[in-house]
Amino acid sequence: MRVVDNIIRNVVRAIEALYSQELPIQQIQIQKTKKEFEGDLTLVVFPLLKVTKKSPEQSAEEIGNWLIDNAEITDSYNVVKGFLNLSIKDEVWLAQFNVWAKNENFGKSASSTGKTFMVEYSSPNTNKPLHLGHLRNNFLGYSVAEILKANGHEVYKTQIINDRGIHICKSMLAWQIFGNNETPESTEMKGDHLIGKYYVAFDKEYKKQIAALVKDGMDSKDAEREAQIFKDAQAMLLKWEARDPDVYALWETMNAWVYEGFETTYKEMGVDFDKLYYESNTYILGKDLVEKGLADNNFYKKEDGSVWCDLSDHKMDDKLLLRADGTSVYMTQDLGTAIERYKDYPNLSGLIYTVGNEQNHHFNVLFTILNKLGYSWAEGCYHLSYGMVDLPTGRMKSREGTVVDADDLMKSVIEDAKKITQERGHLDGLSDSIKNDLYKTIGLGGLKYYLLKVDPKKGMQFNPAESVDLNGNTGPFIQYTYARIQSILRKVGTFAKVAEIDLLLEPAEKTLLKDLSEFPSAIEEAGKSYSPAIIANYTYELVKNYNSFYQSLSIIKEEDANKKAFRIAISYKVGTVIKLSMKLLGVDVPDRM
RNA sequence: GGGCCAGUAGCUCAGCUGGAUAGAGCACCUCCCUUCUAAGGAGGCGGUCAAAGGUUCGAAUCCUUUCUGGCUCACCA
Repeated sequence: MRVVDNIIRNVVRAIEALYSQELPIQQIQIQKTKKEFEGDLTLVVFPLLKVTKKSPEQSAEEIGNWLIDNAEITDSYNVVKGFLNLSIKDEVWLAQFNVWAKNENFGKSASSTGKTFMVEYSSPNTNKPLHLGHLRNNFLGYSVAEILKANGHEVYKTQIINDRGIHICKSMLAWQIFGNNETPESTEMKGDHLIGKYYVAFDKEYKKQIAALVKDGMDSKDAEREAQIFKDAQAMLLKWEARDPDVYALWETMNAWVYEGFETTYKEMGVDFDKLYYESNTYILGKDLVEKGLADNNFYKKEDGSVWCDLSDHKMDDKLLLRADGTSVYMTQDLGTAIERYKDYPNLSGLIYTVGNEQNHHFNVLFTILNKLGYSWAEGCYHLSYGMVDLPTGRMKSREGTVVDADDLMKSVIEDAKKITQERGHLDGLSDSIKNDLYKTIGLGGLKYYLLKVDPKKGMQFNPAESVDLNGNTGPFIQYTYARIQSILRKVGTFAKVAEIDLLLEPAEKTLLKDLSEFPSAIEEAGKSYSPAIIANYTYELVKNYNSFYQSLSIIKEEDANKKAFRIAISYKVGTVIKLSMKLLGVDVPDRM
C-alpha cells in the first residue's frame, strides 16, 4: 500500500477511536510537508475541527499521539498551527522502495483497463511542409498516446490527411505553369518542400493578378474572385472531383512526393501512426447522415434547399451541414469521419482529437451534434486543444515568411547539440555513428521537452534565435543526469536492486524516496488530464533532487557497504524512472553524453 | 456585440479539486572540479499572483465586476 493511503487509513481510525466519528477518506487532507518544516507528510487539521470540537493545535496533538501509539509507520510528529507534520519511519520507506525495485514497470498501471482509445494527431495539409506548430501537435499527440498506454489502455494512433481541396489544386496548378517538370529528384528537394514552393508561387501570381485587376478599377473583393489563376484552380478542383484522368494522375504524383517528404519528417520526429485516413476518401462521408438527421427532425431544410442543425438550446448559432447545391462542408465530413471510425473500431472508449485551440468551437459543435443524433459514444470524444506556438515577434505568418519549418528546426537543433557536445561531452572512444545518434538524441530531446513541458492548453513562446536551452529545466539536463547514473552503474558492474531495510536515511535519500512514491500518481494524473507537462514537471523535480543527492553524498565511494548498496540501488531506480517517463514524452536518453 | 481561454519575478513557466512565509529555470552576483560526468551543486538578488469587491478560520486558487491579450461566432478546411 502507498504510504499516503496508509496514513489516510490510520487517520480515519484515529478519528473513530478518539471522537467516535466515521469520516469518509475524501475528507482527509494529506500533503507533502514543506521543506522548512520537519516531517514527511502533513495532515491538514482544519477540516476536521467540526468533528474534534477542539482547537486545531489540540486536535493535531491528539491525532499525532494516537498515530504514534497505534500506527506502525510514524515515529514522530510536530504541530505547527493547524498542521500535523508526521515523520515516516525509515524502514517503511525502505520496504516501499524494495517493492518498487522488483517492478521494472514501476509507475505504469499494473493491469489493463480493457479500454481502447484512438488518438488523432498531425493531420496535415498536403500542400506545404510541416512547421513548428505541427511539431507541438505531433509531440503532444504521440506523448498522450504513450501516456494512455502507460495507464493500461490500448491506443490506436491515427491521422487524417487533408489531401484534397482547393489548396492542393493551387500547388498543382502553379507547378504546371512554372514547374518545368521539376521533381524531387531533379531538384534534390524534399517532396513536401517542393510542393510548398509551388504553393507560394501560386500565391505570388495570384496577388499579382489581383493587383492588376484592381489597377484596372475592379473592387478588391471581386478581383479575388475574378483572378484567372484562381478560377483555373477552382476549375481544376471540379475536374478532380469528376476524376479527370490527367488531373487525377498529377494529384497522385504530387501527393506521393509529399508523403515521401512527410515520412522522412515523421521518422526524424520519432512519431508514427497505426491507421491513416485520407480526406479524399472521407469527404463524401456524412451525406447519408444528413438524411437521417432530417428524418429524425434533428436537422431542418431551408427554402433554398440547404440543411442546418438548430443548436439554439445549446446557445450556439445554427450550423450549416449541406449547401443549397448539395455539397457538404467541413463539419459534415467530420461527422461522417467520426461515425466511420466507430464503425472501424466499435469498441472505442474514446476518440481524442489533437487539434489547435482555434478549433475549439468547431469541436464543441461537432460533439454536440453527435450527441443530438443519439450516438452515445460522443461522450467519449475529446478535443485535445492546445495553444499556438508564437515567436517573440508574434504569430507565425506564412505571408511574412516567419514560419519556422519543422525540418530546418530539427536540423539546427541537432547541429547545436553537436557543437555543445563536442565542447564538453565525454565521447572518447565512441564511433561516429554513435556520436551522430547522440547529437540527435540530445537535440531532439531538448526540442521535444521544450514543447511538452508547458501545459498544452496554454499558448507558448518559442525563440528560435536562442534555439533550445541546455541548462535548467530542459531535456538535456534530464538526459545528463541519466548519463551520470549510467556512468556510475558501469563503474559498479553488478549490484543489488533492493536495499537493506535497517538503514538510517539521509534527508537527500528520503527526498528521492518520496519523489519516487509519486511516480504512479503522476502517470495517472497525466492520463486523466491528457497532459505530458505533468510528466515533464515530475521528472524535472526528481532529477533536481537526484543531482542534489549526487552532489552531497558519496555513492560508489561510500565506505559503509549497506549505504553504498542502497545508493547504487536508488540511483538505478531513479535512472529507470527517468528513462520511462522520458519515453512517455517520446524523448530518448543516452548512456553517456 | 455573443461565447471560450488566458493574465503569477526583467524573460520562459510551475502551483489552481481553497491551506503554512507563492516556487523553478533563464538572466545578474558569490562560492564549489587533486573527489562517482561542473550540460552539475550551494547561496544571493528579484512578487501588490492584472485591478477592485465578495465568500471563508484561511484565497494565486472559488464568485462578481472591470481592464488587457488570444481564439472563435464562414455556404474556408
